[in-house]
Amino acid sequence: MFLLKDLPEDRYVERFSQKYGPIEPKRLNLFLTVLRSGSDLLVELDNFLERFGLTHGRWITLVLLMREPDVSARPATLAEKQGVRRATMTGLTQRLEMDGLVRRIPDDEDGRSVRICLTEAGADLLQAIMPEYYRRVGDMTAGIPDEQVEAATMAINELNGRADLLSAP
Amino acid sequence: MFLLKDLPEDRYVERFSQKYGPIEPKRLNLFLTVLRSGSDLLVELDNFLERFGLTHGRWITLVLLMREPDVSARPATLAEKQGVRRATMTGLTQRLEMDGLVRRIPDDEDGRSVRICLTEAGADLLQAIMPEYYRRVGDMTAGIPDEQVEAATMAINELNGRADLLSAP
DNA sequence: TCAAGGTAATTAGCCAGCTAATCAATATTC
DNA sequence: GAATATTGATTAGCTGGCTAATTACCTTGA
Repeated sequence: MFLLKDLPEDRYVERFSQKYGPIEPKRLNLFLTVLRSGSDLLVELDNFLERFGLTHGRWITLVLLMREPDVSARPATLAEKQGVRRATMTGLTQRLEMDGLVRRIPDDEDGRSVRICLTEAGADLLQAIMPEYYRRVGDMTAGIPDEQVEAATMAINELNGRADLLSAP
Repeated sequence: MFLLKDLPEDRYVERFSQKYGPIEPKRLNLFLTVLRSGSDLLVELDNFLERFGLTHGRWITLVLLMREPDVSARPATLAEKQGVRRATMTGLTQRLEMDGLVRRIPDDEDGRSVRICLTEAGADLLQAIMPEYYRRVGDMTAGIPDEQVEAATMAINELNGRADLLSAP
């Protein structure tokens, strides 16, 4: 969760810029805008999913399973795709199983592993969520002009592609 | 933290779209891109700040104090500006005080309250961080064309302005 | 062939948000 | 001016990520 309601005013950045070197307020502002909006939207997404008894982490796990041809996968694969640790996936799938949304069955190809299968109930829940989700995202994005959609996606991807520069040695 | 490495492929969204109604993959993609990049950038920001013994929450508190004319503020104000609960701010300022970066002195205008003051050490730490931070954000954003910076900021703000539609009743 | 190292899942415990409940001080209203 | 409501900070306990360590199983190469 990001944490800054009021982004710095340009004149504030200008002052710093004079002290420390050239920084364009508009670019700093874009960076902060992505941080804050990402955080805000995530909170809203969680609020939306809460009605269905899910968090976005639990939801994405179900979505990933749904994308599989046989609606099942191994924890390590899911963790990789979802961008969480395997330890985290252990907890996620355990709780999803308790809620009857997935089933965990021993993997006969690899004795260390397990197959996570989407249950009927899990699939039904997704069927209930997805149309509503798409509709809402559609509504949210409806006011953005087409060119801006393209430009914004490109800009953010460019930014994200260099994200490692932020913490590079 | 958002959690989805691979955004859905357009053809996948198309399939859903046919089932459930019109959803433009490019717009869904923008939404997901903001979520994911916000999350990724936040992780990188935390990695960067870790070297200085800070998290982004601790850092923003210091920044907010620095912005005040008298480099001090009350916890409730800081919490408000930072977008966290007051209970969270209690913990943040307590730990910042332990590290000698702020001082908490009783407020003589309001007996319930406290003034959080940036210490010399806190100010020094910020002075060490900010130039580096601006430089890195500058580098990260350098490759984005000017028009895209503008367009992206507008688009994201438009999206964020409607964020409440996601969880509206 | 079997010892050594690698990989899968798990457990235990950390962290920094959160909410709910509490206590103290201030403001408001009758 | 006493009763009530509000506001500020705090505490306790929840959550869902995380890392590190453990256990079980697989794979490889001398």
